[in-house]
Amino acid sequence: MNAIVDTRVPFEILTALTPRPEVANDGRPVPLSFFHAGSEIYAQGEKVASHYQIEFGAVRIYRLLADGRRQITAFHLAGETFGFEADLAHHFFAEAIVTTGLRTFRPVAGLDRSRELLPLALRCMVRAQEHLLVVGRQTAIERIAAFLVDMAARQGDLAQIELPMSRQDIGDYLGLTIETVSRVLSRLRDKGVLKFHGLRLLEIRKAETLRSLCE
Amino acid sequence: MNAIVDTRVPFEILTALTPRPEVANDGRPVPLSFFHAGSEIYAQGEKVASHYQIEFGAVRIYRLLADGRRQITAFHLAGETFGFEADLAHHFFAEAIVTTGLRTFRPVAGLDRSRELLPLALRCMVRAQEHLLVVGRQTAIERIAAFLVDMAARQGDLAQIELPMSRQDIGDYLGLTIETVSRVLSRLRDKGVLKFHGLRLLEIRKAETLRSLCE
DNA sequence: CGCTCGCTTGATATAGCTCAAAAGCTGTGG
DNA sequence: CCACAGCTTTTGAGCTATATCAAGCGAGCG
Repeated sequence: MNAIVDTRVPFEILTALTPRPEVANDGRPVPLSFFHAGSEIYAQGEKVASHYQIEFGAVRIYRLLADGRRQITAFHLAGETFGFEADLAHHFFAEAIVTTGLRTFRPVAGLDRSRELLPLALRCMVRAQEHLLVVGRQTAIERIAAFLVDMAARQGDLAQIELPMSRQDIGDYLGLTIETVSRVLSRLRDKGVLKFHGLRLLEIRKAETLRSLCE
Repeated sequence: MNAIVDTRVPFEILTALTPRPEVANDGRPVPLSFFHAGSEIYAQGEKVASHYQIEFGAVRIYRLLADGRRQITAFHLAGETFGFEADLAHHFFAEAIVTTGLRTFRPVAGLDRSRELLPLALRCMVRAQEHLLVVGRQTAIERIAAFLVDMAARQGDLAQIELPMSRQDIGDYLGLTIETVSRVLSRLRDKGVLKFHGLRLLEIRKAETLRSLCE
């Protein structure tokens, strides 16, 4: 884990973005650390020390095959918790997608967090298993639609949504190539379902059409 | 949930197959129920009442799309625990694959099982996320190899393994059609990697080859 | 202004799907 | 014990969605 204070983000902005509690249940202060876009939070095989809550930014969780094929198993956005995925050692990599601030919850000897963690773990498990249906049984356009509907829901179901991740990330999340992702997005734009305001900001103009594509 | 005492299996056999404890931690007896092949254990949307431990038999957990496409998210074998996947309502269906006996653990008011369930939930979550890599990024032959290696490992890494599920089930687990599953298995047989002793019993003759296919 | 890097678009290839038919199993009844 | 029906599985032939390969394009940066 290599936290870095991101010098590109002014300190006033970082501190302004800190609405969540700064102490854990046991009264200890929870350290906040910053990560550059692309920097590693933890690696596969690392011994688990902590779990993390995202203060701002976005994180990708992924696995690799020997030849470099990558599967992103989850994206996590501001307010979400991740990193409790293992018994002793992580099975996945976690990286910041954009400049990200994390609160790190270290395990405290003698304090059992099972009760708070179980619902998070269950949510996460259900999410992964639902995603399995998307990747295993849906077409390219259905996968993209499901992804956009999910991202919109997690951003309060506003018409404008932000996609902090690259096309490659989206492809690796949905089990598609970058070209297919791009073609499907263009097709949805041409049909008037989406409108792009730059690459990472998009407007959903026909939410109903999109939703109907997920079945 | 519609448990049925399977009249095809003599009672002496059923009772002989009961090595696991018959009382829960809180001292209550844990009821054992039997399910026919194909019968439903719980359905999507049902309110969660219990979790289950498999005494003998096998179970499939799955989701459906509106048009009938199915994704099996997990198979569970004898000795394994399942059914704790939800907050209030199940997100999936569970069915017996073959005649199956289950111990049902009902929640006991005032007794918090988080501590025992958390590791199970985490294992299950990691399993689902690892399966995502298989389905999202591996070829048909790699998926089948990964599946067989996993089944072998769960059956004590013996050369002989049993596949209680149909080809259709395997396809729906791996995101493949039944024809592709069949063709790949035939190809592995022709290469001398596998040998079939009937449809559901197979011998792994070149475990190393199989393992190398998973990368 | 011109490079770079991520994205888009186009042309072609192919893994796996679909449709079709044959071949095994399993159970039933004569 | 055999024959037949209703399955599941295997095999074959052709098709298609998506991958791959190959240019262009455009926004951000030095």
